[in-house]
Amino acid sequence: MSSSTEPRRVTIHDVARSAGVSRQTVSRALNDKAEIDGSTKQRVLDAARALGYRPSRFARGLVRPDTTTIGLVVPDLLNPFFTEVASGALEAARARGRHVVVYDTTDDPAQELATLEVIGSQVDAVVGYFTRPEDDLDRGTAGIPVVLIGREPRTPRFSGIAIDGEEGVREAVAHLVSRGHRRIGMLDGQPEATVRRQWFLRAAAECGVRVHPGWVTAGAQTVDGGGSALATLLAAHPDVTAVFAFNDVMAIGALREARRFGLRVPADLAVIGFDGLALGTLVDPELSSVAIDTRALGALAVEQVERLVTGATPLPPGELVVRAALHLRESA
Amino acid sequence: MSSSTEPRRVTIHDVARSAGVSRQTVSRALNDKAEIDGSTKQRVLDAARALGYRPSRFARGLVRPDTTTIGLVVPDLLNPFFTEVASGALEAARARGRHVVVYDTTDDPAQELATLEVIGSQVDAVVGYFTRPEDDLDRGTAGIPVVLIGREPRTPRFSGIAIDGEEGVREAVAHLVSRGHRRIGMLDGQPEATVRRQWFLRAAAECGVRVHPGWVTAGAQTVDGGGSALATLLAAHPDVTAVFAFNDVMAIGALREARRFGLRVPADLAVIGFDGLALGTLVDPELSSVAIDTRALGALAVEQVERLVTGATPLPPGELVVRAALHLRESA
DNA sequence: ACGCGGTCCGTGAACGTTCACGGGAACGCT
DNA sequence: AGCGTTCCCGTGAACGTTCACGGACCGCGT
Repeated sequence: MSSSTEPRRVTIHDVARSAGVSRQTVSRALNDKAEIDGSTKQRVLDAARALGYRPSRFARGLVRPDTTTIGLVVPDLLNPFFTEVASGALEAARARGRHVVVYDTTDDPAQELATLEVIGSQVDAVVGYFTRPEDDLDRGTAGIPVVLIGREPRTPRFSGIAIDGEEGVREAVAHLVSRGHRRIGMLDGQPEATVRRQWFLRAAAECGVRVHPGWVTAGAQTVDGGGSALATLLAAHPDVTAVFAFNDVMAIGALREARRFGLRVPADLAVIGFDGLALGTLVDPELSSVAIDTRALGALAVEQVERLVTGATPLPPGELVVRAALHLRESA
Repeated sequence: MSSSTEPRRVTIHDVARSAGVSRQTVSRALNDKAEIDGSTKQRVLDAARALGYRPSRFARGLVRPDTTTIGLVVPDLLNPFFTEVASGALEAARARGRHVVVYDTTDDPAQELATLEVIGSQVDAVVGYFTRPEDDLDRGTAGIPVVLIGREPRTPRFSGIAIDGEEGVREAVAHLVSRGHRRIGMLDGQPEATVRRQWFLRAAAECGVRVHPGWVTAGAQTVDGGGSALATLLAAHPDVTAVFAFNDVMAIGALREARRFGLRVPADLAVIGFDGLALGTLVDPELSSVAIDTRALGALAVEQVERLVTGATPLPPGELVVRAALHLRESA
């Protein structure tokens, strides 16, 4: 059922022979270069089409190494946060004429290494959201620029885009306090990302409200995780009147769980998320959130990796940060 | 501020010289081949690391053309439908060891051609959701396999994965009728995709309910589009008790609009969408939908393009279809 | 001493394209 | 006629890697 002989690739030579010219002339015709007669150009083009000729990207890339392709690694493309980041990255890459190969590690840290292993020899730079320590990442990425999303690098070999939510979280807590909330809980993400919790606790302290240790519960960074985190929180401390969630996805889970509890949002329970996803405007009530510009996050990462790969002066650490701000909607 | 001299690439030759061996030995060491002494292998590896050597994917691909990369083109990655399709495609591609470069045409048909132009020389096959006629697409994709998502091809040059929602829509309408609905409208998408409308009208006819022409309105295939489509529908025909939407995104917009109208779903207005997105479980009430397996859709497209590119026998038309089925939740 | 198998390593060649260079033909001018 | 210019086209070389082949060396047996 399969072909009898290996269907050898049709090369520029074949086109040249078929058109009765030399390789170079074929190359000129296909690349719209000068120094070629109109009629012969047409003849070459016809021959190429007739033979189904397609230039080898490898041979071309070998002699003229201009096309840069960057690898984008996300834990889960179905998670709207990463979708938005990826979208921003794609747009920025397209604007620079770069190609982007996307890899989804399915939330599995082991996959991060496997992906880097595969990716390593196929791209010129890597942009990604990784959970593994830098030592591990160091292995796969042999000498190519790496930009870590949402994470400040420790090694000079890596670059990173940081997310600074401190001020935004402060706004959020201050807003809750101004609305009379005194017992404010937090739904942290697992594995517990201490930094956002610290922002929250610090903001609460500055606003003069105490946070009982039991008011902070943790759950998986999913819709269901947010729901169950709220459930355990309310089970132990029903008197909590507001919660700040690790991210919008968890906050939406909390919204759903509150509905099942018969709580009205924001009347009975105020909810504020983190990330500012577009998704937050689709739920009822619309989600208030400490918002970051997710697409700018992706674009910034591409901008930096572009500089690293071209040898331009990289962005200073001060510019490698995305700041969050409170977006007030209905849920708080 | 820039370096004085062009930082010529470090090649396998440099490593060989540095380690005091030949290219071939370096190649052996790096590719874990046999016929090499353990100590020299280590020496080569050290030299390679010290020089920051990275094999050229172009040179490698030239001599051993095994790595296939496929291009995935979607109109808008932020649209959850395409996110899910892309996710399925990515997973299927990874399972086959293929790389995927992703392009977002920002809902602009003109971008489709521009993208194909760019993509053409960089990938070995294309999977994508295109709106342009096949003649236009024919130009950019010079001889490489193309699989159209959600669309049946007319030319033998192209392949496609069809979405068959006829039976699912019939289930949906039958369900609405069984619940006593007699005045059922539809929110069609723009540009008006007549096929889904036909499924709807045919199903209504089979169920013995008449559909007034004015009960079908159209709107942009967005959340807002769905909302305004419902608004115009209700303004003209307030007595409609149920609507079938072109897709889930529009249905969610309808849900939101209904809330603004003070209508209770499903008590005052039943809503059924199309696609069966995961997003539908996050809204309140949860969206009933004529669901298709979006990830399977993406995976199937990759499966087919894989066969085309390897020369295996392609899937028969009967297998190149994804069927829809009604997923009942709260909104109807 | 000779052959022989095994282990390790190096040398051309090839992959398919573009770049730098050179050369022929046609044309116009002095 | 001679010369310079312009326009077209072809020939080596190079990009960096892997494959096929061959050769050197060592140890062992006869």
